[in-house]
This record gives sequence, C-alpha cells and structure tokens, in this order.
Amino acid sequence: MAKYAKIPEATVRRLSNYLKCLIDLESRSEKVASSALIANLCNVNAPQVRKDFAYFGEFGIRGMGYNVKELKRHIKEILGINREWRIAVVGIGNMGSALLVYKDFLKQNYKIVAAFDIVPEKVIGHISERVGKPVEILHIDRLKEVIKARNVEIGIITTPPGAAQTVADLLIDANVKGILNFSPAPVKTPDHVKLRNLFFTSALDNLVYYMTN
Amino acid sequence: MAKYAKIPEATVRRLSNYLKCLIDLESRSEKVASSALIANLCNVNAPQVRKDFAYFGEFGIRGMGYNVKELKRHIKEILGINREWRIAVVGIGNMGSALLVYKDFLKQNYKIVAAFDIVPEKVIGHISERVGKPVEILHIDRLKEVIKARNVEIGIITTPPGAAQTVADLLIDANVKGILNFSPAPVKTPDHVKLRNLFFTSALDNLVYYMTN
DNA sequence: TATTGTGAAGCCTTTCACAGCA
DNA sequence: TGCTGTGAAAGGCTTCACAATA
Repeated sequence: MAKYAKIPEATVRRLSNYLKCLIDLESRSEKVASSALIANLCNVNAPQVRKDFAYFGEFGIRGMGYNVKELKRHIKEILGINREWRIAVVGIGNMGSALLVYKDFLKQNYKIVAAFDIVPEKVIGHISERVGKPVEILHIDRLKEVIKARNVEIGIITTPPGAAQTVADLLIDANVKGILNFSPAPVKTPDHVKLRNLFFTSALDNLVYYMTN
Repeated sequence: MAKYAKIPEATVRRLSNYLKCLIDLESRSEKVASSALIANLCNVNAPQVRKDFAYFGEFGIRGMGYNVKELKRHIKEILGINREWRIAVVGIGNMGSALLVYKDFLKQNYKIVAAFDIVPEKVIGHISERVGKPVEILHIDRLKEVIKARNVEIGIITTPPGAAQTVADLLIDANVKGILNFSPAPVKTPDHVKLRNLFFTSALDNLVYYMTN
C-alpha cells in the first residue's frame, strides 16, 4: 500500500475516466493511443494526461504514444482494482435491484455477494420476475453475520434517505472498509471507513448550473 | 444568466452537497445553522463553507449562523434549480426504469416527462408490474418529435454503452441543452450541449483507491 | 460572546515550452 | 519527425487569522 508517491486527488478522479476511454479504445482494437487522443476522448488536455500518467511511471513510447493494454493494467493497479472486491447492497428498491444486475460492475471485478432489505419477502418477487435471482435477498438482521461470512469489504446504501445513517452504522459495525452511499442523505463514517456519496441530483444540479451560467 | 461573479468549479460541486444538508436540517426543523455545523455535516471545513457562500452575497448573521430556509433558496437560485426542468430518459432497462420512479428527482423539481426505448413493448411489462406506469415508454423513433412537443431540455442516457453515442447524437439533434450520461462509455457533445458523465464504477474506483492507499 | 466575512499566505493543480528520445 | 516527460511559471483553491458585527 501507499506504493506510489502522493497523487493529486484530481488525478485520481481522472484515472477512472481514462480507464473508461481505454476500455473503449480496446473494444475498437486500438493498440496505441497518444496523449492527445486520450485527452480528446476524456475532455481534458494533452499535457494534463501526460502529467497524470507520469505520476506513476514512464511507460509511454516517445513518438508513438501509450500502449492501450499496458496503460489499462497500470491504471487498474494504481487504483487498486486489479483484484476482486466483494460488495453488499442494502435496500433493494428500484435502484438497489438495478445495481444487483448492473453489468458494468461484473466487468470490472466488482462482485455483489450479498443483498439486504428490511422486508426481503416483499422484494424477492419483483426481482426474480425481471432478472432472475442474482443473489438471495436477506433480512437486514443478518447483515453483520453474512458480511463477515462472505468477506464483504464494501457496502452500498440504496435505502430511502431516512434509513441511510442507520444502515451506515450497521455496515460500520460489521467492519466494512468502505461505503458508497446512493441515498440522497449525507452520511457520516469514522476515519477508518472511507465514504463516497453519489447523489444523482447533484449531477443534474451541476449540469443545470453550467447550462444556466 | 451569468448573474454571479465567476465561481470556482469546486464551489459549484459543493453547493449541491450543502443543499442536501440543508434539506436534512430543514426536515429536522433546524432554523439556523453555523458554518461549523454545515462543515461537519458535509465533511469540509468551516472557512471553506463561509467562503463558498460569500461568493454569492452576505446573508449569514454574525454571532448566529445562516438561516436554513433562506440559504437553501439562495443555493437553488444560484444553481438554476429554482424552476422545473423537463427531462427525457432514453434506454429503459433496469437503471432507466429505476430513474423513472426515483423520488428525489420529483422533490427537487426535476420532472421526467418522456421515456424512450428501442423496444418499448418489451419494457412496458416489467415497469407497470412494479411501479405503475409513470410515463409512457415510446419508441426511440419518436424521440425528436416528442422532445420538442414536451419542451424537454435535458436528456438522460441509460442505454448499454454501445448505444450511448448514437443516443447522444439523437438528443443533440432534438435540441436538448444538456445530457447526463449514466452509461459506462464516454460520450462527446458539441460545446453548446453541456455534458456530465456519471459512471457508477468511477465512484467505486475512487473509494477503493482511498481504501487501498 | 459567538460567528460571519475576507485579505493575504500557502498550497495544490494546470499549463506551457521544450529537452529528450523512439 | 512526432510524441513523451518534466521543470518552471502561472493560475486557482484552500486555509488562516482576525477585523467586523449581531
């Protein structure tokens, strides 16, 4: 851990975008990409791209560009996603059940190995009708036990906002190391449990700001 | 438009977080909040909060804090979300149908007034079973016509990645002013159509980076 | 007294220009 | 020749300390 020198937060944020572009390039059988091409695809500029990559080594080829496959591997390594991460989803409403079958997670080594709800009987129906039963929905009472048994490290919260903090506390108590909160309520975690809030309306708010101003 | 002086991008990003906190405070009947309280709820620090608010006026009360309701109104105004925004969702799979009934959109004046798919007959079934029929699912051939008729300004893309750019081009041609892309493929728009990509896996990538490092 | 609003300092990030290399 | 890697400069953002004031 802490294998690389201090990398700017902004760079870390861009790395997963670069990764998306590289996956796209790979799917189009492109072997090599210049910083200018990547910059164009990711809506940044070329020196930025080069500087970002330079933080974790020199592996471009002067006069040519970057090897797509190799670069992809490097980025995955630096982000720490070059291995499987086991995830639990809590709150199996519309959003939660959509995540349970979200294909992009699987592609990227994110594996949902547990799902919880406060009324599991209620939700099993509509999920199995639509998408089969990707993972059994369990009562939230079993959260701690199952999270330990299945080596879950990340919890995703997709409950209504009122329940978000309660669920976060359950996840923290069950020793997850990170929480991704999709519910539109801010949640608090202690320092040793990393947190990311993903508010859909924030993305819209941001879009609207730049549409208006 | 451009009513306020240049506001840092980072500040704009934080504004919708502050808004979420204020909504939360309001629901707990808090009338006044200090910068320290807001900072704590939003995981930033107090001078940051004050500076952010100071960009668009002076409306704190020294010795007291900020009036929650008034502050909320101000932030909504600056973000441009003090009016209804009409949205179309394209691609009614699991994620798309979850968005169609996403309650937080409604609460915040975001109104989904159109939904499109390439096989509308196929998806109507599973949606109506689960959540009623919030809005009729139409064939994507009617996108341009319906978007104009219903005054849609924002398009949300929830198709598989392979279709994302094609759909973006349709939306651009139909004269939307902004696009929110949920599909895990980068999309390009001309300068006059604002774009925001919302990659779920990026949030996880980011979380994992800070869990690992 | 408590808390805001803010200039100035410090820090971090981006951009630039070009040396270095395939 | 073309594109990377990078030091230095510029720019932007955050933090700090404190004056202002309800």
